[in-house]
Amino acid sequence: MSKEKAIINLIAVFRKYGYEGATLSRLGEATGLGRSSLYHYFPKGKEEMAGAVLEYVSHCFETTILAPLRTNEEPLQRLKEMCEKVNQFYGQGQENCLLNAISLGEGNALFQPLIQQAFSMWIEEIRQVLLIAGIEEEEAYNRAVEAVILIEGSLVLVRGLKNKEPFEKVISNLPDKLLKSTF
Amino acid sequence: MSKEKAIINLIAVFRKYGYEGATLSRLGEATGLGRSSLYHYFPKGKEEMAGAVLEYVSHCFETTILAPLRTNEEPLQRLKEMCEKVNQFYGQGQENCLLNAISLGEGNALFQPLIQQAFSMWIEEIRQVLLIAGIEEEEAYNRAVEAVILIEGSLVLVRGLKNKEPFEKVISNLPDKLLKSTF
DNA sequence: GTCTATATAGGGATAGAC
DNA sequence: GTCTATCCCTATATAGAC
Repeated sequence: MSKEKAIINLIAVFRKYGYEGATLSRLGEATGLGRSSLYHYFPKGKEEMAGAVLEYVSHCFETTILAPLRTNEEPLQRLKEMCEKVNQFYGQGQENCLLNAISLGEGNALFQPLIQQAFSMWIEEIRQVLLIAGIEEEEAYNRAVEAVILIEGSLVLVRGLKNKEPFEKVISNLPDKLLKSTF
Repeated sequence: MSKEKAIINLIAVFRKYGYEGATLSRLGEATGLGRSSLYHYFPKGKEEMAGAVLEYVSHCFETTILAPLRTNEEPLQRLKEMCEKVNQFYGQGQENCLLNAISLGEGNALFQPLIQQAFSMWIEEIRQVLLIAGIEEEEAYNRAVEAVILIEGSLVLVRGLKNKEPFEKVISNLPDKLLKSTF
């Protein structure tokens, strides 16, 4: 098994259990690897695994969710494309956000800079599209922040309510909502 | 120390670390109690502690955040009151949401019904106020859900960005936003 | 790369003295 | 109610054989 495949399998564990709940047993089970193999790929152990997972997810995010925001399409089209990718990325709302999960407890102290960067980039890329759409500076920033808030919040609620509806609604309304006229 | 005081001290640990990260060491440290004392109050151990914490927080929620929604004030006034209490409850955005933290990993399987009930009640109470304000059935529900989404999402973002602003903005805009005319 | 074995620490939990 | 002592298990991590 390649390191990349291992990382992909690790993601699900950190997403579901957070940093402290992601035990080596669970990580081994998810990858099908024994401890020795895990330590072969990640000599510094669990912390390195979490770091690799965060880095990998940030990269995925960049190339699948943020990339559509930088095309030459119309702003509305770009946002729709992003939402479709977000929908896939979070399994139609059924998968937790890794950044939320890993920013609890110890994980926060260890990875806050990476988490902050990921959120900041996401906000910034949305903001750029809104500026292109002719939305005024401050309003564009506020709306970009709200977009991320809505996605994160709806994922929390989906988990709490055991009901995908909040996420589905957020995703389907988001593009129009972000671009609607101020008046 | 009374059991209630113990519970209050336990809350912070589950909030910050989630269920799996809340070790007996941390729980003991936060309360100033040794293991024996913790087991004296909570014979079934950690699971009972988490359950007691959830129950206590739900009760607090009920009496401090939801109660203002059932007064005889104007709807706008009730929502403003709720937001003020929410602001206190989450330490101006600096404290995680217990429901979010505890619904990760094992905690989800153990406490999902309690978590679901807490979110449902919150949504329902906001919905009732919006109905009184003359907002139409479906729209009232959607807005109530969005209110909770915005609060939860902004708390996630505050933690990720190390910046209270998203929460502060959500709280200050929420009452007007919930009541604004559909046209 | 993966296995077995092992080291050390900390986890949750219990018993009995006071 | 709190303390000390102790139980067993799991956690993370390492070493060396293959």
